[in-house]
Amino acid sequence: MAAITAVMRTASIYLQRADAILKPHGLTFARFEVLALLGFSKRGSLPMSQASQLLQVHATSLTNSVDRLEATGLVRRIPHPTDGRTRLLELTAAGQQVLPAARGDLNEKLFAQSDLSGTDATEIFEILARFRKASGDFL
Amino acid sequence: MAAITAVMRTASIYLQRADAILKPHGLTFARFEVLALLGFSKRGSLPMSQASQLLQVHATSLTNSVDRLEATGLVRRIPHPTDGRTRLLELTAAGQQVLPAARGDLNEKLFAQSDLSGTDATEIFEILARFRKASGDFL
DNA sequence: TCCAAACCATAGGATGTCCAAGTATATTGT
DNA sequence: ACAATATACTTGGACATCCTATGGTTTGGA
Repeated sequence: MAAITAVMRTASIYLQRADAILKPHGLTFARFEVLALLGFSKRGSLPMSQASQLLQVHATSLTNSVDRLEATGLVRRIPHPTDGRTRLLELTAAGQQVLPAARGDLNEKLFAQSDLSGTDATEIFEILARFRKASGDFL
Repeated sequence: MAAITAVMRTASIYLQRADAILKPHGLTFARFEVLALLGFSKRGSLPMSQASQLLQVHATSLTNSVDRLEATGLVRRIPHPTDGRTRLLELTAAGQQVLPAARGDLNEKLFAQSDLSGTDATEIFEILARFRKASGDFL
């Protein structure tokens, strides 16, 4: 139980730090994750449904994030060529510019001040990866 | 970075499970934490400010939780005997009844299905405790 | 003494997350 | 081909969290 509480508090601390670091870039962590995901995808575009699965959030949460990203001009919704239900997400030029800057800042500041030794980070990751797998994360 | 993501996802999974378990009791995890804290305190009452520090949430978040707990009759706000600024939180009879049931259910179901071995849980707790201490958690 | 600074709690606004419903489009089975 | 089912996304509502600002209350220094 103490372990569970510790995980929750730690997540909350990291989220606050990440949001603070990303604020100057006009981003929150949730929105950064969307941008980063689009940056990874080779074709540069992803259906909403696929993005929400990869990010492990509900479609409604993604709709919310994308609304804001679209309002600030970092992402664009385009129709799917063959499936009328699906919208594809795509980085705009502005999005392609903001992403590397935000990512660099986050890597440098959050990772650097993470107060976790390399072995601790590895340990944490491995234990939690086992847990997440057992819980059906990663699909 | 992967470790940080893992912590966040894990926290999210646990939070969802906890909320689901507590829902039949008319509680969320945030509100349960308030109840549990009041249950721990020997005198049975705590100032809002102290409770928010112990729970590591902003005073405004606690105000929100307490509003809902008060609306459902589980907690009561009473004036501080000597300091006019302070409100004391106190469990109602209903609150004293709900708390052990909710706690038992949570311990049984969340802890049992935690998919974490005892040694893993200990490991996680220790590593994250170091991190939290370095980050100024625990005050 | 008395006013300024500190402190407590709350209100209002922004964000993110979930669930339940609703709308539109595809797919499937008869 | 058509109706039933499934899928994709959005909308509306409930919660939680943060930040900034505000109204009371206390305290401490001039």
